[in-house]
Amino acid sequence: MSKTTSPSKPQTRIQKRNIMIILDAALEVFSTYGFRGTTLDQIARQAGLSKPNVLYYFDGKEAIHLALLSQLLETWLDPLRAIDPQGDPKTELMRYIRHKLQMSRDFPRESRLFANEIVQGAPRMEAFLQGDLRHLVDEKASVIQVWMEEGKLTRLDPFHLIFSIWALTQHYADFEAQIRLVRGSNIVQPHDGSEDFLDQVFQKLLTP
Amino acid sequence: MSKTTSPSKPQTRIQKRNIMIILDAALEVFSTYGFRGTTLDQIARQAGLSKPNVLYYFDGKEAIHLALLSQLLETWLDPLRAIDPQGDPKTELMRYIRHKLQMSRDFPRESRLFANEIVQGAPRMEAFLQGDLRHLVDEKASVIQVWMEEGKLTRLDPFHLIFSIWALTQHYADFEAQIRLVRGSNIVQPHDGSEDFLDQVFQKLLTP
DNA sequence: AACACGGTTGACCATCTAGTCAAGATTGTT
DNA sequence: AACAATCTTGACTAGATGGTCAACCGTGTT
Repeated sequence: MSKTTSPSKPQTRIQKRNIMIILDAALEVFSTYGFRGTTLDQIARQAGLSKPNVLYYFDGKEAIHLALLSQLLETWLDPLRAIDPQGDPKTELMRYIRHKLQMSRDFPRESRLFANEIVQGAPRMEAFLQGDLRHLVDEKASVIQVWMEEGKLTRLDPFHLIFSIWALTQHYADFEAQIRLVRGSNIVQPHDGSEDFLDQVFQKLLTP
Repeated sequence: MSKTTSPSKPQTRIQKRNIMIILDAALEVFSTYGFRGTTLDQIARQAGLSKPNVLYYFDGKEAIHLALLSQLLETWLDPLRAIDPQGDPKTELMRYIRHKLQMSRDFPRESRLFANEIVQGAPRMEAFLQGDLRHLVDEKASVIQVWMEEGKLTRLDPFHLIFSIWALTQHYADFEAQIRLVRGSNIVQPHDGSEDFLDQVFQKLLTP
């Protein structure tokens, strides 16, 4: 019987606290070492709990990872969903870009958890990617297509445009180590100047 | 004593063949499962050799990984190095972009091996990133800076420009699974249209 | 205080994994 | 053919890892 997915019983204070602690610790470790590279001992140590105690709250390593992913996938869709077909095209897209960049800055661990999964072939996210995400992308690509045909945006492949936004924003979180080491760690923060840069790039790119 | 790094002894035909087979198998597995997610048994199976036989040619898992990385890092620098300060700015950069995209298409496993390392904090590539790569990036960023000051390119932060090229080109290899699943696997190849798209993007972006 | 339930853990187990080794098979050289 | 060097492998070991369990501790309720 699953421990965390039964919605019947209410959670005690201790349960709420420890589940949060475990998920936070697991996010830290999974996002750094990937699923197979992470051990339960690492998670337990990071959480400041014993290993059996961690397993008291979750059915296993897989279950912790799954809990993190499903939690994440929810929030991942929101910015894209928020693109308003009635709004001003450039404003909507620039807002989306800024929103994604902000998530990359504020939740780099979540971004890397995602990246780890996808680089390794997304074995645990197939359903999400070809389900919810695919439908949403199709829908918003259509909206962008219409905007372009109305002459309000540069004509580009809307799918590649969306992918390019993902690539450019997530790069700052996922490849942070590279940026930090190439720039010299103590001088510049990886994100420094990224917002201005992306503003400039997409302003220029999207204006017909 | 290391087995593969002694440059004194010449390699036999069998050595050459098996070392190649092992490195190819290891690239396949490491790029899919990451360093810790890969087992020697997996590599051996993929190579069609027994595990002790694999260890006859390499000192261990770490040594195989290291051999792959150093082999890769060499070729990774070449396209960037090829940017000619004497050439036409836009031509040089567009050539670089096309070159990087082509590598992403022709060597996706190498790209993902790299990506896996960097997402996980680049623990085995620090020296390379803050050494050779950093110097080269600094050098080419200066070249780009000069081009911009001469009015031959749009004024942008040259470092962010280089990062954006990496992000956009490598995305097609590293996040191939995402693209494939979001687009519907059998309809479109992940790379379809990427060259035209990036051509359009950077033509527009770089033209002052 | 006493009870029940939730929470915690040391000790343990089965399995996996990197790496070893000695013995045997293959190949190249004379 | 005979010998040496190279190559190959089944069987093994030590340690890591996911997960279990029975016993113990803490907290809130009556």
